[in-house]
Amino acid sequence: MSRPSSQNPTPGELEILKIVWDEGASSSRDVLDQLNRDGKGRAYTSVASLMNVMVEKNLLKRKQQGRAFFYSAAVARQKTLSQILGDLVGRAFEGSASQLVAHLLESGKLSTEELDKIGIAIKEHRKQK
Amino acid sequence: MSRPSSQNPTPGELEILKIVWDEGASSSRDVLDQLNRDGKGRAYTSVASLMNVMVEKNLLKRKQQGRAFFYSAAVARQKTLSQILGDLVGRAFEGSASQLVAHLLESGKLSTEELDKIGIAIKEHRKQK
DNA sequence: TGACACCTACGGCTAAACCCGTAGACTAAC
DNA sequence: GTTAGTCTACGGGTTTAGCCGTAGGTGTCA
Repeated sequence: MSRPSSQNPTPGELEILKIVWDEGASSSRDVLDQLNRDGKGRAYTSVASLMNVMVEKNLLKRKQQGRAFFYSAAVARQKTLSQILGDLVGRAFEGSASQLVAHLLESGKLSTEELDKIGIAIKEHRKQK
Repeated sequence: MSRPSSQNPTPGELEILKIVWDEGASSSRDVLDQLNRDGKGRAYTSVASLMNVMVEKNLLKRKQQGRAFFYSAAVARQKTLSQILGDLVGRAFEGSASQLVAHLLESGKLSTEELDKIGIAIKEHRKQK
């Protein structure tokens, strides 16, 4: 038997999604430039072919615009991220989000600023309930 | 060029790690039984060979005990989980743990009980500082 | 009209992640 | 002793992820 395909975007796909979420509709050239600005040295065709795979997977939509295709996200940022998160919670933390947060706290890698922000986020969320 | 190997345990590897973390030193038979108890229907040799790969990757250690090998974890649970978490924070949340928590809250999938637990965990953590 | 740049389509390549089966050795039980 | 069971070692098979190159079309500019 073979490996089943993952529901979630792969790391490489997520990188591209983040760019089109931030920048809106982009050509593969745009995405390549953005990636290379971040220090990765990919070839044009690598990015273009990955993006076409993503169209087939319904992660991106594309429209011809002049000579080139312009790609935009076919999945919402919020939904995608919480899907990834949910997957991790299920796989690694027995489905318990509080366990995940506890690990985050105990990892000792959080700045006090980050801790404050987390506290505020929770307080805000409580209010809305 | 090829895909670089991931630093973190794969989903399949994590499943096995969780078992040996919980159960301590186990034979591949033990692990198989545990997996199948959870509803997966793997073959003995699938598990055994995956576990041997994990020894090569230094995720597990093994000792002969009678006729069979007994495997135990070569990596700490806490460390591994926060590594996985850190990877996700970096890849998906711009390195901001508070952003991750915010997404968790907004996903709307948390029970009030979970929310309470998170609040308590944070309060506890604050005290220790 | 060339020279050049850019785009897409297509296919190839490596390695990882899984999944297993078979062979051979050994043990325990009848 | 023979049979049945269990274990390891080894290798094979499939799919996915990720990386590219080449071919061929088209536009631009001197």
